[in-house]
Amino acid sequence: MGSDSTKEKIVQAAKQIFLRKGMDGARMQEIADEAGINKAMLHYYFHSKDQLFDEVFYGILSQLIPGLISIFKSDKPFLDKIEAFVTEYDTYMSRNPFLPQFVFREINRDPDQLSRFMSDRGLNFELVEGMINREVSNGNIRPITFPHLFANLIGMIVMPYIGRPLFQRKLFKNDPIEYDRFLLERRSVITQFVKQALGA
Amino acid sequence: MGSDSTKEKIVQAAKQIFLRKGMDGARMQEIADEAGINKAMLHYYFHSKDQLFDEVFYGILSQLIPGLISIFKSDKPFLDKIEAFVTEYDTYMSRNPFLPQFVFREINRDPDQLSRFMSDRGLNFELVEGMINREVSNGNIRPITFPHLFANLIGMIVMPYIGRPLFQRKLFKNDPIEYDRFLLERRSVITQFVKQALGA
DNA sequence: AAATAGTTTAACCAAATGGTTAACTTTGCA
DNA sequence: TGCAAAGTTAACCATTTGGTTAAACTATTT
Repeated sequence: MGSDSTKEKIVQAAKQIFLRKGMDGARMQEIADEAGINKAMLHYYFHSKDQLFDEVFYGILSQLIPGLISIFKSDKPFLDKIEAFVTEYDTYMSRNPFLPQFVFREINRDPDQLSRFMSDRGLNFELVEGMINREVSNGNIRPITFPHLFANLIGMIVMPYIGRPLFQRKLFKNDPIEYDRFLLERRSVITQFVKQALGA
Repeated sequence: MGSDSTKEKIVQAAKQIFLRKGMDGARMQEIADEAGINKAMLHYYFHSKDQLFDEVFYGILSQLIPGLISIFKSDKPFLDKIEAFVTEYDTYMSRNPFLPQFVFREINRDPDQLSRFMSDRGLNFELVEGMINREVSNGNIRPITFPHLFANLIGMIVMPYIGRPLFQRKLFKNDPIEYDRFLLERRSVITQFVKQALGA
């Protein structure tokens, strides 16, 4: 049975195409071509485009989110956790450069489904939120609420990936090597930036 | 001649739909419905979907970008410029909440065109870049390159808009009023965050 | 008022798209 | 070996989509 292999080929191909074009922009034929199979096979293994998409999308999230949350469950000092978070997230992005744009696009397309997915898996932020509030009341970091710190962090990490096509052209003379160097630099730049902002 | 009014109705309707759904997700019929006119009128005033899209997209950018750059041409102290930039940008976003997601989606769809558009209009960052380098060499702010500071700023400003559907649900119990309050807070939070990070 | 140019509409079209069908091939196993 | 199930394919289908057309309507000009 080539079944397992074919199904896997489909998932991989769908990942490529969906990541680059999003749900709306992707074509089933394109996915089939990328996988090197007949289009009917897509519907043999997955009922519909929607189901295939969900499989891919939530497969990616299931892989990404738990790793990020687990960082905050370690017993490192708080600022080291931030450093680990930045590095881990950024490493993942560098291997999946289209992911942020993809995730945010779909966040806006069907937010309820995503929200439900996270709730179902017990993925919430209360643990991290409490941790930050404690750091603030202990006077270890300057006052800031969790949503603000979270938005700041994610924003800084994600922006150079989402904006890459423009940033690379306008700020790095469209030199991809220079831009990759820039991306790598950001791990320490962001960490330093946050540490200083939090007065640590 | 209802011409001018009809054309304007089309542009406004197209703006709404394109902002929410992007180029791929938008339907010409939907735009016609939103404008309350016959679909053929879209092609009467604009040759194609692509041309209509470009008109809308670059109309928005033409309005947004110059205002942002002019802030840095004023003679305020540098950190006040940052504050003004954050406030101005954020005010614009609050009036056009779908804009960031939209812009970044299209940045990825056709980067060359956007890059050319900016070049044609002389919209480049050299002025601001020089300004920041000068601040650093004068020792007024901690060392940081322009691309890093730019990515940090834009990321922090834009993130809560791009991620709103999820953030509001997961961090604010899906209460839109609380989220709007959060968005407003961010202007000062970001400004403070940056000032402290830059050691000012 | 007649001719003309600009505006609007309903009906239509070809291409693309997600999805189905029925026949054919391969595989696992009694 | 033979047969049932799984896997695969080409051809097909209904709907959607961007776009066109020709006729009708409206305003302007003379």
